[in-house]
Amino acid sequence: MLAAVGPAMPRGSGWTFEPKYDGIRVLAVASGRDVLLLSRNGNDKSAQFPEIADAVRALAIRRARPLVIDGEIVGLRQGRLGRFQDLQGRIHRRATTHDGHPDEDTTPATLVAFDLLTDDDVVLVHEPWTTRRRHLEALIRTDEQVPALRLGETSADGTAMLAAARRQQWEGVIAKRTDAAYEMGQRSHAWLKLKVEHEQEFVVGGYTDPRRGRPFFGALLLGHYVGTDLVYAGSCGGGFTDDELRAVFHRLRAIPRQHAPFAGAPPRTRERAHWVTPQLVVQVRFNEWTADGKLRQPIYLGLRDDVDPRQVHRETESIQPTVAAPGAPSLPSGATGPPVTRRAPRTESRPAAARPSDRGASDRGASDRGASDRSASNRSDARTPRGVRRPISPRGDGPRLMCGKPGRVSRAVVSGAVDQLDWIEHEGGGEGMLALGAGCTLAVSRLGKVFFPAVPGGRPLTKGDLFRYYASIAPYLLPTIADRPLVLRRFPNGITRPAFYQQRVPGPAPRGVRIERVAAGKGPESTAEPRLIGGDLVTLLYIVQLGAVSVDPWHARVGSLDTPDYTIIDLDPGPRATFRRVIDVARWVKEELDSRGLVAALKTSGATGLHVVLPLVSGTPEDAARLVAEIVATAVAERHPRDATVTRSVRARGAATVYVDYLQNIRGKTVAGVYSARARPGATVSTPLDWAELRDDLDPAAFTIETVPERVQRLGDLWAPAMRHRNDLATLVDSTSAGHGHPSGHAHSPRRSA
DNA sequence: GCCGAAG
DNA sequence: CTTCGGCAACGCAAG
DNA sequence: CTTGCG
Repeated sequence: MLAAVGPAMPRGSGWTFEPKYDGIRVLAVASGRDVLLLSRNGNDKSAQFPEIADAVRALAIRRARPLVIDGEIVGLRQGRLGRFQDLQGRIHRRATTHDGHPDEDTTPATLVAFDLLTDDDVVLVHEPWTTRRRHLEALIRTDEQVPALRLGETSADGTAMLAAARRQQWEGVIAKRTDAAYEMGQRSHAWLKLKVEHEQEFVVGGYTDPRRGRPFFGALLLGHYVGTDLVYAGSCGGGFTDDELRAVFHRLRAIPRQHAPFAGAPPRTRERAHWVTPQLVVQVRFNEWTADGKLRQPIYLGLRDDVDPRQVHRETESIQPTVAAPGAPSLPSGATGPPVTRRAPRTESRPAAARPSDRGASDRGASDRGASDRSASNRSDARTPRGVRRPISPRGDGPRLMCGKPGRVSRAVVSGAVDQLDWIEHEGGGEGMLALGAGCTLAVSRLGKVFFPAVPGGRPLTKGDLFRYYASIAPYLLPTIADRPLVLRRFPNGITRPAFYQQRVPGPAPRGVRIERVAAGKGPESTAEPRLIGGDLVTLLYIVQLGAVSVDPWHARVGSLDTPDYTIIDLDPGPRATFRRVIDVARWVKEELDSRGLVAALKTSGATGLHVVLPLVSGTPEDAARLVAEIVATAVAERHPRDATVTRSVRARGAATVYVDYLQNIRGKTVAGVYSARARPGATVSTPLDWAELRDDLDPAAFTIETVPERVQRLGDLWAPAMRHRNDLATLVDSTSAGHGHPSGHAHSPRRSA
């Protein structure tokens, strides 16, 4: 269970507050004489902290029961809880001494226990915090405390605790809902991080070259004045938008300098450094000063053209963005000067320095994660079935209203729906109730709204036009999305207006719309979110009513969510690449597939590219699906480096190359499905093609919601037959490792982590 | 850990 | 929504 | 030397 970033001190009762310990988060698992101290990545730290393992073992033996304790390993300084820096020396060390116990040089450490997941055979995970805490306090009695294991502090007074955090330089405070269950391996809003943050101005003394894929520069080299010396304070590369990188770079390029402006030896950087005359001042938010005077977790906030660089000193009491305590409005940290110049955030116009604490809170909580956040439990759950599902009935516990079999729809219903939509749009004021047979109805509205502005030689297309397209193509589309969770990208006001993604089902859905709880990631059942499941006409038309333009199905179906039944190679041309080049790359992909005995179906993406889809035999693991796409994509890119690339970052790809994207085969990512309309001018459609249609004059823009129904009438459904031949990857993976070898080898390299 | 880019 | 990748920092270990 | 970890 991980804490979300809290925008402010939560109000009302039902919360308890604990210090945010600055150490290593572990789950201590003790059973019999066996003890594991599992870090977030699932690594056992008991070799590094034997005294803690011993203390946990002793406790489990004394109480004669298995235990799972959640806590933080914290370094001790003069008997008081220290900082992460105090632990750094022993995080990785195999054994601290010959007898397996820490010697005098190693900093002592303790496990601060703050939660109890299981107590003997009682599973406490689903109990409220209050109950878990009661068990924990009974387990770790204060009169029996040992140095290596102690009970975490908790208090009902959040304001006082935050004040203490500020005084004692903790990282912050964690607020926990007392009625909330423990959510294994998940970031949860039942736990909120209230951080003590610092910010101040710094002088820019240089910058580093960017690494791959990054525009303009990597990081700013920062300093502050001590007397006449400019003292290096570390660098800062986070917090820039691309626009800000460009703007700052242009300022820096104008003031180059031969030698480092910093006092003493020039700072050593990983990438090459460029020096500038120290006159540019920036505002930076950061977590803390490290022992050697560098910034920890620095974030760029903006330029401070109003500040004289000579006046920039290290502030002993950096003005901190305080969280809003009840009755105490947040302190404007820009009080020392005018606001920093920075682009207006998306939502509202407000200078970053004026209200820094809200940055990254309200709209960024969900993105607060990293590889190191993947908890031990996440890892260990990776092999367990994760698609636990439970049908939800819209009301009561009665059987779900079925509007036909999934993937099927009758001709009569389709033509009836098209006629009704036509009438509602043109005679009924754009709003009305669709009857879809078998007693199923669906309210639709705003059918006259223009969703697609007119393209040359065409007319504007309305929401009603989109509705009618989907109704008429439903007999071919529905089988391809049957039983698949759908990701929505909603354009409530047409494709020229802002859109947003939605995975969880929005609010109460109309009767007949299929919703099931599907685990978002790898977590246990408790993490399952209600999602829309494709297959019937009501659900399809409902997502159109919500403003979805495309239909984006998962690659796996409920019931077998771990095993996708196809894998996709997405050919995506750069801004200056012609479609002709996409066609060439598609041909090379076809050659590559042929040479490996693989069979694939072809469709336009509906946008500017092509999709090559490989059907897979049932039971193909996710990893294998992704790997085969990667192997083929990498092989093509290596054979035709001037035309094709597998570089993910948009900026690092040549503008005239075709991106061979194998990374769409990931949970949570989707690709517009076959027969899906796209949010593109002219309402283009992802259209199945025969490989023989891959001619030089192929024009993907010709396939639109106006033309595709007629094409399908004429040629029939090309997709179902093309998807019938399924590839068995077991044979391919064998031949790859034995024969050709992996093109680059990096497919097996571990992923980067934080 | 932080953030922005991207689908 | 979700994932990816670039950025910080630092001492240590593994390849 | 680079890379991964926390």
